[in-house]
Amino acid sequence: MRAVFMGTPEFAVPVLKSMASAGHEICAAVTQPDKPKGRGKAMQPTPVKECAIELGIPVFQPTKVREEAFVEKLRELSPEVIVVAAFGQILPQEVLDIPKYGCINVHASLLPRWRGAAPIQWAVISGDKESGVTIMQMDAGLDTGDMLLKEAVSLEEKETGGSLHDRLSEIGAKLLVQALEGLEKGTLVPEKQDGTKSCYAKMLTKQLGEIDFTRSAEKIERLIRGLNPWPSAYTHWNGKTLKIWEAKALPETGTTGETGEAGTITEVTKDCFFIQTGKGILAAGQVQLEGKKRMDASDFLRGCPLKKGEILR
RNA sequence: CGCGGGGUGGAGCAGCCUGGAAGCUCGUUGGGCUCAUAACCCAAAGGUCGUCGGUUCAAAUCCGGCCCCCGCAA
Repeated sequence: MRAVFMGTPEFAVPVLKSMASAGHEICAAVTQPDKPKGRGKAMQPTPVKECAIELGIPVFQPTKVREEAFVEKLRELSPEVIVVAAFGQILPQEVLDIPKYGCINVHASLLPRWRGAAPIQWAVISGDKESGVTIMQMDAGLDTGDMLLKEAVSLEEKETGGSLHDRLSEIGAKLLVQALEGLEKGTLVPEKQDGTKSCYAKMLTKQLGEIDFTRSAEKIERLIRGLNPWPSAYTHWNGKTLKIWEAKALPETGTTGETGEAGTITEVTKDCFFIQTGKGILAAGQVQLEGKKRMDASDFLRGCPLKKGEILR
């Protein structure tokens, strides 16, 4: 099928690849403009751009897709379908109307749950038992279109935002190809979303990773897993940022008052340290001090004089 | 030229400012103690101090270039 692909981050790359290898004619890849990134300030292409170039697909990077000049460009390409996967821009009705089959979106949640920008991480942070991918027919709302295909996965005990991202990305790639096939054959049955069951996944910010130790160890652990690898959860020690990449909640252990205020180091062993939370103890796994590499708590403790009774905040 | 931290035996760090025989915690190997041990005791192996060059009687330490890693910001 003649298609235009729209996507930006790593999540969208497998989708683009599987479309290409399924034999669809991808006449253009639309992605966000390059931005200065990293330590230098060097311009950085989006993952989708890099992939598209490898595949020999023309790349477009409009600042705003709704600009008339770009909309016109899309019309000229006359795609039969536009596939959108984590693109990062809202498509106006006039764009949705261009392709014969409309625009279909690969969304990393079981809609209507977790509409919005960061569905994967919020599923982990919230302790959802399952998540998945939904392919939907886009309409003017934010992730409100009719659902065409869906596949659920259950979350692992140690699931992270990163691990779920990778799994859902692959599933999305597979489902999308099925969806395109279904569109052509007309075998898909659109299903309306039950708006009363919806919720929104706010965009992730760095600040979200600031750990509040007065919350329960369980919730903190989920936050840590959900925000791994980005933007990561952190606290502070000795005036420096201390990222916590892995930690395990020990919910059966003490509550505040028994061993000290939230954030207190309750115990330091040879290869682990334990932190008091509002409910339960949190056992440190992988950590990373500002300027250093990430390392296991055991390695961290070998060179760092972290002591029982100190407080992380 | 965005700001900043760092590259020292296998791991994590100290030492650098105030040049002068490489240290700490742990790991590894051998031995000992013990009913036993991931605990304790004794011993050993293992390092071009990122790299190239400069200053000096002497450089991990001072000066300059380069490579690599990381935090912030974007």
